[in-house]
Amino acid sequence: MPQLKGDERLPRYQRLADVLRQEISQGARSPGDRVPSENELSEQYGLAPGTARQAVAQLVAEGVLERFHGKGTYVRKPSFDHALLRFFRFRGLNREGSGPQSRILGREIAHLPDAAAEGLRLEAGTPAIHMSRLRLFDDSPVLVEEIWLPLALFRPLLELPVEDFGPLLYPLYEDCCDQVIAYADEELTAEAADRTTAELLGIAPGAPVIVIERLSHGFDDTALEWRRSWGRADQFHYHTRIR
Amino acid sequence: MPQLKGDERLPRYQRLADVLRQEISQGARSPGDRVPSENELSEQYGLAPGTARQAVAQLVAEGVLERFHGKGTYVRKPSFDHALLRFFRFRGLNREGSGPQSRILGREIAHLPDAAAEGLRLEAGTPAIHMSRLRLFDDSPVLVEEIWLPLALFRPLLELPVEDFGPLLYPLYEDCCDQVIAYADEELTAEAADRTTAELLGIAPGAPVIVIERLSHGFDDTALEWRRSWGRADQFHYHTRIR
DNA sequence: CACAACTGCTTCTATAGAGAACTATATCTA
DNA sequence: TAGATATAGTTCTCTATAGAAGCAGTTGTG
Repeated sequence: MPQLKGDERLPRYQRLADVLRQEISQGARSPGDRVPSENELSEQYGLAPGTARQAVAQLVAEGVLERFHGKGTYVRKPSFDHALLRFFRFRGLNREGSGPQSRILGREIAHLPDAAAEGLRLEAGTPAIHMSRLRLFDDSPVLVEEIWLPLALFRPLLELPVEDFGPLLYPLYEDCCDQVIAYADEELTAEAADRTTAELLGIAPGAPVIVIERLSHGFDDTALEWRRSWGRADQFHYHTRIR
Repeated sequence: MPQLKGDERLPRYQRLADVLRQEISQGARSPGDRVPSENELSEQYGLAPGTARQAVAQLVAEGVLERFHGKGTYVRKPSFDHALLRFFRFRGLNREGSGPQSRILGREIAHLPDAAAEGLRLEAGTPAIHMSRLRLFDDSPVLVEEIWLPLALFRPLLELPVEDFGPLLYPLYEDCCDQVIAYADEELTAEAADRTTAELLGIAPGAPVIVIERLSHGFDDTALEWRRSWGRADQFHYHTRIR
């Protein structure tokens, strides 16, 4: 019978949650996998079913697991590359255009700028993978992105032809570099568009643009990707509920 | 012994949560009040303690109640008028300036514009209370606000001299009109400042400003206040975590 | 072959009770 | 009076158990 590791002063449901979270972060369980049922967990770790249930409940609340009544509990697929585009409203939801697209404008090894280095917790100036990307919706440009990745973790990405990248990067990270994004912190601001950004987005220089800085993490909280995106403010809307 | 109302097919903990939520929305319990202990609730309604606990847990998750270990459970005070200012960073956190301030620029009865009417679920053009407000931090202007309130609910507000308003409106709503804000939905965008806004905020016309539309609700989901705020983009930052 | 019934699994709801941990107040002691 | 101690009430953790409700695949039936 596996033992609960970790600080013994912590409650048991907490420690079981920690075990599961760590298993996920280390790749022993991947997004989409089924986790053992509550009964199995309680037996394996010698706990009451209610205690195992509480552990699962916590991870569900954190967004790590997902429950399905009568079916089972699964490691949640964080599919939030699509979440960014959710912030933007588009002229029509009709099927006329070509939908979301992505165009890689550049990819090279470069020295980390300060902001990215701070986020990734690396030394400024360290060589890293740098990509520029333009994202479009129905053939009209919506977002300009600057992306920075630690060289040590993402070197295989350099071998791939950029034509094969497809519209989403995170599945690519997973397939080619074994790096799974679990969550991300975003910071929003607005500023006036500089000339090159304005040109790429098809707006007037000085027009307001939304700036989104995103730092993406793995399940074990490692910082994996830093990016800064500029989007047309007139198509941007962001919703929150506060209490 | 009070009976659980509502649909009998619903789980008991759900129905107890509904009862408590309704009591709060109808003013029978106010923010800051203590709710009966889990044991008292379970006895009063003839439930097992665990079931009562689950009902409380749900309301805590919703942000309606707040638990304190060893002390009790309380109706949460939604103190998020301060939350807006949290989005803005200021040049220094030093104690030199005069902190957050508020200046009412105007208050009158006017006809509801379309956007506000839609939010408040009233007919456009209906007479309503309209206020303009400037919010400052350390004597420098940060936010310009247009506020719309249903006349039927907030008429007493017209009697009060605007000098007595103080920096926060929501406590005022509660004191003078018996209207408690439970939660609010916010929608963020950016645009270029028009001349009057720029003047009030002390920035150049055309400079980017953050636009926040907020619709505030009572505990029973009634729309109580609609406001649109313009803030200096260079002092704005907004943080979220996505999964 | 089509459809219903059954079976085994899962999560969900609910009960009952015990002791730990924490808070606040009252009481006792030096 | 000041500080330690006891006490009551609260939430928190955990155990043990039972049946309901939902899902999916298997089996039986017409």
